[in-house]
Amino acid sequence: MDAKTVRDAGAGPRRDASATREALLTAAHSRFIRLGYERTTLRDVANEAGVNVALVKRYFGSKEGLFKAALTANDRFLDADGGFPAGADRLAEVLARQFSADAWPEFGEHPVLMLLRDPHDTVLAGMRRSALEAFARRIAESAGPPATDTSDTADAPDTADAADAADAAERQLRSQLVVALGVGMAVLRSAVAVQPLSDAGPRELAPLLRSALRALLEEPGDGDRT
Amino acid sequence: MDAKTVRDAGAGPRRDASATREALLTAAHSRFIRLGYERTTLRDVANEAGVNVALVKRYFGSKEGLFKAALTANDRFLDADGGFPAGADRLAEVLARQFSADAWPEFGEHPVLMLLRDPHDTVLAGMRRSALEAFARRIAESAGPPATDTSDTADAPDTADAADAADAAERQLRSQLVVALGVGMAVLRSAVAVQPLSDAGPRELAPLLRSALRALLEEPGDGDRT
Amino acid sequence: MDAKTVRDAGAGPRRDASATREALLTAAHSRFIRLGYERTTLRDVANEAGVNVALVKRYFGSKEGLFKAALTANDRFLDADGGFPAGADRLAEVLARQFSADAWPEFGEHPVLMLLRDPHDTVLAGMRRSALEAFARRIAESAGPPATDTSDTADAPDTADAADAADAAERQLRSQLVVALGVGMAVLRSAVAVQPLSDAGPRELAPLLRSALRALLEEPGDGDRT
Amino acid sequence: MDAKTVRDAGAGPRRDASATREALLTAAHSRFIRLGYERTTLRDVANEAGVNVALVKRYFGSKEGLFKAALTANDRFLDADGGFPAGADRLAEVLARQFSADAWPEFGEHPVLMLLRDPHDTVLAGMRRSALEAFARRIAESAGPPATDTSDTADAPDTADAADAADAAERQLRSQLVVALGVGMAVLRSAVAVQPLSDAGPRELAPLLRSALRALLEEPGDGDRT
DNA sequence: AATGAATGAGCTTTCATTCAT
DNA sequence: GATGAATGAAAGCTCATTCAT
Repeated sequence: MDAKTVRDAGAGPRRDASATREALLTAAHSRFIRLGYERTTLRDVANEAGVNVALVKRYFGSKEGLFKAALTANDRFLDADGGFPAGADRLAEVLARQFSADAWPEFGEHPVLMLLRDPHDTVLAGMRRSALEAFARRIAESAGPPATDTSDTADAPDTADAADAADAAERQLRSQLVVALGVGMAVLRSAVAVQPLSDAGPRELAPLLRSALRALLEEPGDGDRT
Repeated sequence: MDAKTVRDAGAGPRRDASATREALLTAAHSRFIRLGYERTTLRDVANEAGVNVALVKRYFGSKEGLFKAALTANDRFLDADGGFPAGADRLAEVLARQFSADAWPEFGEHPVLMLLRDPHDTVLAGMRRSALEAFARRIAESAGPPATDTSDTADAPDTADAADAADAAERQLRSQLVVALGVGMAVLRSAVAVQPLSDAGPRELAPLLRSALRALLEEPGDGDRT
Repeated sequence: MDAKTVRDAGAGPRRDASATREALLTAAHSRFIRLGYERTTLRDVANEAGVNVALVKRYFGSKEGLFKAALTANDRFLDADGGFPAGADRLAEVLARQFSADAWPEFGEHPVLMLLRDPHDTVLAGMRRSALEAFARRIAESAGPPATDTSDTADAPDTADAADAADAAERQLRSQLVVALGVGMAVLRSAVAVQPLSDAGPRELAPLLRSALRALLEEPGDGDRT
Repeated sequence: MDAKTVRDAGAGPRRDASATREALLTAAHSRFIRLGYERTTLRDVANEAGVNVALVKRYFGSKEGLFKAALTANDRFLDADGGFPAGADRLAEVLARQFSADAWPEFGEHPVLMLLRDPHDTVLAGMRRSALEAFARRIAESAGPPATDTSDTADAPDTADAADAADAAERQLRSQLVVALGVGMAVLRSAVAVQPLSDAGPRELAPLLRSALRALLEEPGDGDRT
């Protein structure tokens, strides 16, 4: 009902295709993030958007089409953040802000949750995976190369390629762990308010994330200290 | 049908209430973890258990009752791990093992995922939250007190209580971030195989997790290096 | 899209009411014959005609109105055949041609099928019945009076009227059986290609139809030979 | 509502699986014959059977499954007629009876109409075609070989095969025309009561059908008398 | 203790139709 | 005269649940 306000707000024409489309998309996005695919019903989405259910077909073809559109729109949010800054520390601050209590009030939750919702459709699963991998890749890039244990890599010239590949894989793994940390935070906040994490703001989170990201992205993988 | 075999195995009575109950619970647990709440149908659970659907009502009252029972059973798995070892390093190894590629073959996924599965019920939300918070608390305990920057806390004797409280909260926060990391890993592996994370084994994960856990649990939250 | 071409062909006005009407009617006719009432959607008809769906209402009021119009147009095809020739033999040839494999390529099927398409409406039922009865009547007329067993009818002068009526009824019945044969052929060819009937051409059909029509239209109803 | 009477009639148990199945099948059969596939709704079928819609799924899987079951049941009616008698004359009588006014009161229409209802499913189309072809084949068999123009076939010994094949094809064609006549009669009576055909009884129909069937099945295809 | 029969509510999807430009 | 936006009703199907044996 609040969303109905959205569409009727302003003096815009009552029959505005793109406004309607947008209203549906927004409502769907929010519900998909919060409720997941199954629990999101088209009727509710349409109601929230203040329009008729049949328009979902008109504009998105089907529920799955709607989901894909919402997923694409979601990527924009993840990307639109202006790119991640270089260095673990500044990255940590960005993440601390993004994942802290009051971020993303328009969705109710961090958009990364959109990427965790029900596949069972191969295409969707692919979209999701690549979005997450891309997310990780951008983190890896902005982090710069981790300080690798140089003594290890200097074995032989002709194994340089293999070493490089292993190196790249490790960097990917590291950045994916960072993503995992973010996803986990989002989930824990969403999976009903684990305290004090849920209410933590950037101030509390930033120092901890800074440590963690330095460790994950910059520290050489330590040898067996056991 | 193999599940039916399970129940019929041995010379036990055909009508064994607790065996039936258990069969249902096991089947439900596995499906809830893998498919989530909505995609799990009672008929499939009953089939896998080799019994009639109506027995779900008899033993668990409803689908939600079955879910709650499965959730409780799940806690046993999380607890049964024999308690976490002390120290970030050993903890890291345990986590690396628990969250690596071939762990938990009997469920298909890490049981922590069970805590993220849907039903929008207030009671459940509470169960979920406390399970996760308890999980974090146990990590906090096994980690021991982080090395706090003592110069900071030594402001005044009468603020000792407040300082202690803040300290406890920070420790909770730290351990919850560790949980977040674990949950995120589980989700990323489950939410369609992000590579290379999905296939990573304890060997690759352990060193990275060790760094991260040290940072999260033992390092003092650093000051603003910016 | 090719249908659109049809409508846009020539230098005629873009907004030509009767052209639009005709385009809709043609598209509808073809689809109704081939797909029946239910499977024909107005959107498809409009698309094939290259115009907007709403125009169906403008010109025909409703789907049923469109169907009625198509039914009327259809009668023209049935009539336009220039009247049936006199005599069972020539009639048989006409029918053989009309109902053989490649006739009516523009519709895909014999227009008589149009008379069997659904809508459960009383008015339509009437239209349909009278069209079919008229069709039969024309056959009856062109066939001429069957050779009735004269000795039978000559019982008494005052029963002449009754006899005539009975006679007329029998002639109707006979011609309706001829129509039934035609309808049946159309249906069997349309109701998924019964072979060899579906592929039979006038050459194979004509002799058989000739025999049948002679029997139905000209032979005296034989007495009980049992 | 009358059908509800059917299921509740007698002292049989209220929960009788096969009775329910049968009730659904009967209701469906009747509606499919009269209304066709599209106009038959599962809700109406279930209502007429006095049971819940979901049972259609339980017993027949889907609407199409229900249709196929009805089609199969229908074949039994077509076959159960005890086989067609030999000879055009007796066959004519059987057909006259089967296709006359009051036959098949339990369905409202001749079961052959079941074979004309909406395909668009390849499997169904096949079932239908083979049922119709089988129907025709049985007529052909019971009719015996038509009197073929012997002078025509005696051309050469080695063309005997080809001649036989042509002969068989012609016999099929002839019997299919008989089926066409029957189908046409059913359709004309169903397509809203063409008079006097609709009200005709076996008495009026038999003599005419006898002539027609003799002509179609026994007479040699005459040469060109034009 | 266990089963199969039966129900009702809800979902997505499809269409004919109507409204406003 | 013509269009695209929007609606409402109904269909097939699925599922948790309840009833009667």
